[in-house]
This record gives sequence, structure tokens and C-alpha cells, in this order.
Amino acid sequence: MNTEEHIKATAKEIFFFKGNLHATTQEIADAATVNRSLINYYFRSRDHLFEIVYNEAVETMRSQLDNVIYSEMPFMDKLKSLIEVYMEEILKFPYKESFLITEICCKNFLLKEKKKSQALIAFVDEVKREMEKGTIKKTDPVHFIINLFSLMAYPIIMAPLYSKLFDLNKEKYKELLSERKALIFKLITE
Amino acid sequence: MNTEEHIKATAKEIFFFKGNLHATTQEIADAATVNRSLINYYFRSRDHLFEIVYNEAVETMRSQLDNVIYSEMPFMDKLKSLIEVYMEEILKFPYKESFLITEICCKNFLLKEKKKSQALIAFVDEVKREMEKGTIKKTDPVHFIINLFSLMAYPIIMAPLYSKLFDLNKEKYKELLSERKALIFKLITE
Amino acid sequence: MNTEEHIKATAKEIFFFKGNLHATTQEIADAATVNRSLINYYFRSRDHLFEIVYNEAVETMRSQLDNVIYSEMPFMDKLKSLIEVYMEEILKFPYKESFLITEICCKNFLLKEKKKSQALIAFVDEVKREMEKGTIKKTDPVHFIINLFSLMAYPIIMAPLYSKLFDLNKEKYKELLSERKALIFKLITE
Amino acid sequence: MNTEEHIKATAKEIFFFKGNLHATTQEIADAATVNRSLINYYFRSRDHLFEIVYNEAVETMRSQLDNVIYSEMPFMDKLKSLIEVYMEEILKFPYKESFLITEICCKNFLLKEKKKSQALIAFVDEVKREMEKGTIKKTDPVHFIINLFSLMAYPIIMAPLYSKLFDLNKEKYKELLSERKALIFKLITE
DNA sequence: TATGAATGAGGTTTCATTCAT
DNA sequence: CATGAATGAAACCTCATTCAT
Repeated sequence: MNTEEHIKATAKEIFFFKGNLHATTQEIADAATVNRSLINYYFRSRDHLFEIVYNEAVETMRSQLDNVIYSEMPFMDKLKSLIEVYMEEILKFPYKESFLITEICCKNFLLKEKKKSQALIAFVDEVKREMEKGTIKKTDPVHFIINLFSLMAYPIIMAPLYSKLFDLNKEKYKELLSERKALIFKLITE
Repeated sequence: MNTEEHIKATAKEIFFFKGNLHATTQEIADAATVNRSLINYYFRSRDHLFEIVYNEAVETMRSQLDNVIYSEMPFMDKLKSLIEVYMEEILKFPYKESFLITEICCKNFLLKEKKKSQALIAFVDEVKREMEKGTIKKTDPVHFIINLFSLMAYPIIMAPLYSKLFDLNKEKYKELLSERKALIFKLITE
Repeated sequence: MNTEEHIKATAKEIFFFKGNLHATTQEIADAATVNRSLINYYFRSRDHLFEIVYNEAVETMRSQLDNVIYSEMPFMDKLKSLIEVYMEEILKFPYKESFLITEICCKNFLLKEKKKSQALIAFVDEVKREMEKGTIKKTDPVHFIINLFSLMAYPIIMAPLYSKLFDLNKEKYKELLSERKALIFKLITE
Repeated sequence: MNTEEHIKATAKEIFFFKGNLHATTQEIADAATVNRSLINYYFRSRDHLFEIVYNEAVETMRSQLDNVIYSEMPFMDKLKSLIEVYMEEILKFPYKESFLITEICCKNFLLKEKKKSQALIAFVDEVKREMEKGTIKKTDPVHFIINLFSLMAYPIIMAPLYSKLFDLNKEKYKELLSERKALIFKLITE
């Protein structure tokens, strides 16, 4: 891989998988085994690198979800796919979204462009229609979606804490997380 | 209020409500309108201040939850109380627990003492018993509890993002959150 | 003892016996088990305290040496007395004189008043006369005196290092130092 | 000269020649006319810089003395060489050894490794043999060596004080010090 | 006389960034 | 492309000192 891509991959890993959002350029350079100045050479500034890798990571997620949402599957299958895709993606970079909120609020950079997503609007509508059709129980579609994402994301975010609290080692906790796919589907649709 | 307590309160606000986990001593001092050195005078170091306010905040939450868990209410009431108490508390300091995970992993300080909580064990048992009694549907008690906390915490953590995505202003989103208390109870018990 | 004197005694101990010339007011206060502010109360500033205890310590030494120099003893006895008095005094506060030189040079405070001492002039003269009389070998009186003080002071200053280098424990080294009184007298007079 | 070496040389000068053991990084940077941060860039911390230059200075002295001690000269020549070498070296960094004792004792860092020197043991033995041979007067070899070093080092350490006390300007005092080489040899061997 | 609270000056260190090669 | 050298802007911490009681 070329050096630029290699640095980006390393940065993503550190920022969004390891969760070290405040990694210094030195730490990133060390992890990528390149000279620190090279980061400035390619990305001008630490913040710029952050922005780039963040946007890339968001975009990857977004396009995957869009694919599911805009696909022609029956709703129940679409739901299953969505759970599958989202949980796999969030496992890759668990710290990407939620932990960025901190930065987003304080430094109010990024998130500016975070507006109503077309796909989300479409999905809300679809949920509403399915509720009317009776495929799923009739409630508020917004709550339905929030529930869905909460049930998927939170246990992944809290993995380090929950695995201790419930006295489960990494393996067991991973197993528990994979059980959740079916479990969430069931809970949300019944 | 005396100055020491005032600084602690301000720090809690900044760290755990505003979510600025990386606030500088200067920022804290400014917010508390005290001289920056006073923070060192009272707390020796920024890290020490952080530790103190974190522990206090955790302890407050813990004791509130313990009160509910160890109370003699019928299970369904206990569940309602728990939702009420936990959601109110997490609204006070939404960034306290989840966003600390970042720090916890990278710097692996704190969380050491985070071991199996007695109250949690008791609660898992109680859930199991109630499942056997048939009060609630029979599933894995651990998943039951994880579901419960996910449904409560995540929408609060993600407030800044979700209010934008769903195009709700602060007021509306707050309303939505308060609706969730009943909603979560219903979802979890049916 | 009253508090003021107690602080001074403690300070002397720390500065000139323990050799911690850079002891903080807090360290002095702790050692004297008084509140730190009290040092400022009595002595206005750390530097002022230092000056006072330094001057007192110097004055004690000076008056003792003057007593010997201006006494009416025969020269050889005077020399013995001088060795006795000086070595005992320097053992009390080994760091007083020599280690102050550092501060004296850099910060050029103190030492201003350090001018030709009347007693020293008198002693140089006496040495010269005795050399002419033939009591001691004829050399340069200044070198004679410098030799004398070097032989007394340096082994005391270097105690921590020399006791290690020569593999002698504290007791043994103290013994060695006491042997030196006679030894120096002999070396210097023969 | 390269910058790193230049900073070290400047630091040695300030610490061990000027005697300003407590020079700030700013003072060192100013004296070397470099940016203060550069000191951290090269040496990580002030303490680390100190350690490095101290060790270098000690090592220079040690190797010079070893050369003399392990050389094949006749004893009297060796003694002359040793006086020559040691006095010249100590004139370069008069504050190196003795004034460090303060720091060494209080902060008990360094000096740990200061153990019996092989060369010193060899020299003590040689002195003992020469005493038995009758080359020099029979006394305690340890005292002999302590006397030797005291006579050399102390007048250099006390230069600022003694030049005032004996009313000698810098030039005159330097002259006096150079006279001492022969004088010490004579005093010690007769 | 004594003390706890508060302040400000000054030091060290860390870090992102720029420069020159 | 890549790097070592150099810089400057923060940040933190320590300390002597002052203030108010």
C-alpha cells in the first residue's frame, strides 16, 4: 500500500478502533512506522488528517446502509440486513460515531454538514408504511429506529465496561454480541 | 458554597455534562471564575481533580441505583423506578460513563476497581427469578439488562446527533426522551 | 523554645547540616511542624530567613575562631585549638560555607560584606612571625593557612563520596575524621 | 560544532564551571543561543541533560586519572602527573564534584553507582608499597590520598571566597593556585 | 500570633508545525 | 518523497508571597 493510504489506515485504527481520539501525531507516526513530519507533509495538519479519515469512515458506513435501505428486499429481510451490516460496521470502528460527539459538542467542528439524511427520511417512511400495513406493531417510527440503533450500538461501545461488570472475557462477550443480532430483530419486530 | 465544592461542581459540569473531557485547568478555572492555581491548591493536579469528581459522580449514581435495587418494591415497580432514576441521572451527566471508556481503554487508568457489582449480581438474580415466575418473558437476564440500559443511555448520548438527523429542536428532543420512560418499560416487559 | 527560634534552628539544620540549600518553605515548615505562612510572618521572605540563619551561623564560627586567634596561647597550642574548634564547628554545619559559594557566585548576593577579616590578617601576621622565629618551617603564610583549612574542611565536605569510595561506613569515616586532628597538626608543623 | 554538542558544552560550562547548578533551561538555551524547546528536543528533560553532561564530565576526569594511575612511571613522577592532571581538570569544572554532593545527598540520585573505584584501590596499594619501600613517609595511605586531594581541590572550590579574604585579584589568585602544584608535591612527599 | 485561602510569577514539558536539505 | 532540526504556542505544576480572618 502507498504511504498515504497506510497512514490513513493506521489513523483510523487508532482513532476509531482503539478509541484513542487524542492520539498525537507522534503516536500515529510510530504506529505507522513513518516519520512524524510526513503526516504534515501529506495531510497539512493533524486536524485535517482526522477530518479525512473520519469522513472516509462515515462515508463507508453511509453507503453500506444506503445500499440496504434502498434495496428492494421485503421489509423484514431489510431489517435483518440492516442489523447485520450496521453491527459489523460498528464493530470495526466502535468509537467512530458516539465518541465523536464529545468533540462535536465542545469544539463544534464536524457535524455541521450532518443534516437530515435522505436515506433516513426514506427509512422512517418505510417503517411508517410497514406499521400501517401491520408488518410490525404500530408505534412512533422515530422511537422504533432509535430503539433499533441503541440496541445495536450501545453494547458495543460499552464492551470494556460490560465485559467486566458481567464477568465475561473477550471471547464470551463477542459471542454475546453476535447473539444479539437475532435477539434485537425479535425484540423489535414482535 | 465553599470554593472547593464550587470548583468540583464546575468541573463535573464541564467534564460530564458539557462533555469536554479534555478541558484545561484554565477552562475550568474560568468557568468557576477562580484563579487557575487554586485548582492545584485544592486538588494538586488536574488528574487528581478529575479522579475525584469522577468518583463522586459514579458514587452518586451507584447509591441511587442501589437504593432502587435493594428496595422491597414489587419487580414491575422497581423496574419503573430504575428507569426513572437512571434516565434522570444520566441526563445530568450524559458523558460520564460512556465517554470515559475512551480514556479508560487508552490510558487504562480508572476502571481497575470496576468489578462485579454486588447490586448488579443481585439484580441479575432477581430478573432471573421473575422470569421463572413468569412476570416477564423468559430470555437471558444479561441481555435483558443490557437492552434496558442501551435503550435508556444511547439516545441521551447521541442527542446532539439525533436531534439533527431527525430534525428536532432541543425542546422536542427532550420531550421525545421523556416519552421513552414509558416506552422502554413497555418494550422490555411485554 | 519560642517559635521563631525553633524555625531558625530547623532551617539551619536543613540548610547547613542536611545540605538542602534549596529547601522550600514548605519543607522547612513541615520539619518545624509549623504552618508555612508563619515563615513569612516572622521572616518576611524565604531569602531573608536564609540570610538570617546564614549570618548567625557564620557569626558563631567567626567568634569562636576569633577567640582562639586573639587568645594569648603559645602558637602551637593556638594551632591545636584552632584545629579543634574549626573541625568541630564545620562538622555541625558542613554545608554552610563551601556550598554557599555556588549561590554566592551565581546570584552574587551575600559575600559582599565578606572582606578582609581583621582576625585573619592578625593570624597571617602571627604565622609569618612564627616562621621567622623558626617555630614552623618558612613558607608562604597564605599557603600555610590555605593548606590548613583545606585539610580540615574538604574531607568533611566530601564525606558522602569518600566514605563510599574508600568503603567505610559512617562510624569508620567519623573515626577517620577525628584521627585527622592530630594528623593535620603534625603535617602542617613538621 | 553540531547543536547537540554545543548545548552540552554550554550546559557543562554553566553547571560545572560557573557553578549554577540550578540554571533553568531558559538560561542554558540563552547561553547557547538556541530555542529553549530544542533542549527538550535533544535531551527530553532538563534532568536528563544534567545527567548526561555530568556523566560525561565525570568520565573525562576518571579516564585521565586512570591513565596516570595505570601508567608505568616511577611513583614520584606519577604523583607529579596526578597533581598536574587533577588540578587542571578541576580548574575546568570546579563545581562538578564537590557541589554536587548537596544534590546527591538530598535527592539521593546519582552517586548510587559511585562505588569502590578499581583505580583508587590500585593507587592505595601503590602508595602503601611505596611507603614500605621508603619512598615516602610511612603513614595511613587513605589519609595520604585524602590530604592530597584536599590540598588540590579545596582552594579551587573556595576561590571566590579566598580571593576576597586574602585580598587577591583573580590573576593573583590564579598564580597562587599554580604555585600550589609544586608546593603540594613537596608537602606531601617530605 | 497563627492560619487557610488565594494569587501570580516562573519553570518544565509536550506537541503540532515549519524549515531546510 | 522523506527527514532531522528548529520553533512557538499552550498546558501543567510548584512555590513564595499576600490577604483576610
